Amino acid sequence: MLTIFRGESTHKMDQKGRVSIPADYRRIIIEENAKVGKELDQNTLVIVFGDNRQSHLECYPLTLSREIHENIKSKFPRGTPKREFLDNFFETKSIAVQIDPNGRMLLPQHVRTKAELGSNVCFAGKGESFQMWNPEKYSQRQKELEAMFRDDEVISNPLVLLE
Amino acid sequence: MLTIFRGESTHKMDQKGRVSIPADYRRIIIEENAKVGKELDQNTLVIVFGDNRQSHLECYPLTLSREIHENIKSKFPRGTPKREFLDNFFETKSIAVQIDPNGRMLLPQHVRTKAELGSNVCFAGKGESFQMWNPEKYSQRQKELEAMFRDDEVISNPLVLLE
DNA sequence: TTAAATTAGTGGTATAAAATGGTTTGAATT
DNA sequence: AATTCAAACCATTTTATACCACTAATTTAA
Repeated sequence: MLTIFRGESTHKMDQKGRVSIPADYRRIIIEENAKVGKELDQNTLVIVFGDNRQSHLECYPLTLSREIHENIKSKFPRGTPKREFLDNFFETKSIAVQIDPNGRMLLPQHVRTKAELGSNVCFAGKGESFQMWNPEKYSQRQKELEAMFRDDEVISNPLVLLE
Repeated sequence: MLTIFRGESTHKMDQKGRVSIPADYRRIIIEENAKVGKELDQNTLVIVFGDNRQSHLECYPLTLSREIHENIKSKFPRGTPKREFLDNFFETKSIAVQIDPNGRMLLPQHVRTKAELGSNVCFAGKGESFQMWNPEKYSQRQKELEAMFRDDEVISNPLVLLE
């Protein structure tokens, strides 16, 4: 079974902010949440919209959000600025949403505005998480990456990594 | 037993995007996936379609995709541009597909478009991976290679490599 | 060495699931 | 009471999956 978020696709978002979650992403979310038992809602994912430097949405299953919080708690004592920053980033600047019976999620207006999402949303699988982008912003970022690593060795031979 | 992808062949692709996987490639994929046990689907292969510089598809068993991810994770820290580039290349710009009961795979439309695949697809074995090409693009690339290494010593005596 | 059996490659159809649009209901808010 | 927003429900189109069938090539067995 596929356990990592992979691939890229574009989905429609309607005026109410409903977007279909790619079917394979949906399965991963539910599967991951199911691993820790039934005490949490298996249909929940967390969306980090972040601060001004971030123009996309970072999304992951509820389980991963728990792991992140455990890490923050154990590594950064309460009261330190770093702890405040992290709590702010991962808790304040995020929301939890449900997968509805049609496989969609509902994005609140302020999140749509923050990520500049209109009638089309780009999904990009990133392994443990996936991202949602405004299509223009997305292709812009792709171009940047392409330019930065124009002559990277993996382009001509992807498996060079294995050496 | 043959454990490396070898040889070249051409197969038909129908309007739905179904292509037969060469039988010997099929066997290698299943065999490789079986090595790591049953926790992953033995019929799965990963296809990297890459960015604009790449016109073919790079394909390998799921096991190899895992090795690649382990390498990326251990060598390139999260948050670095290089890491983003690699995650983007191997996870975002790839898909996982299944071998169906007839030995075929189904290529989604966007991947077919990206690789400019029509009714014929060229397969080329590359050892640990194999590639899928638009036939014209393939022979074009072959000519380029031929021109670049027109007088290479291995042409007159392949086994010179062993010295 | 020929006939039978199997496997490979290909095409079609039927079914199921995914994506998406619309309407209605219900709860909370003003 | 009217308005807003979320939730539930329903319907349609598209796409993916499952199933079945045929032909050609190859292998196996008589």
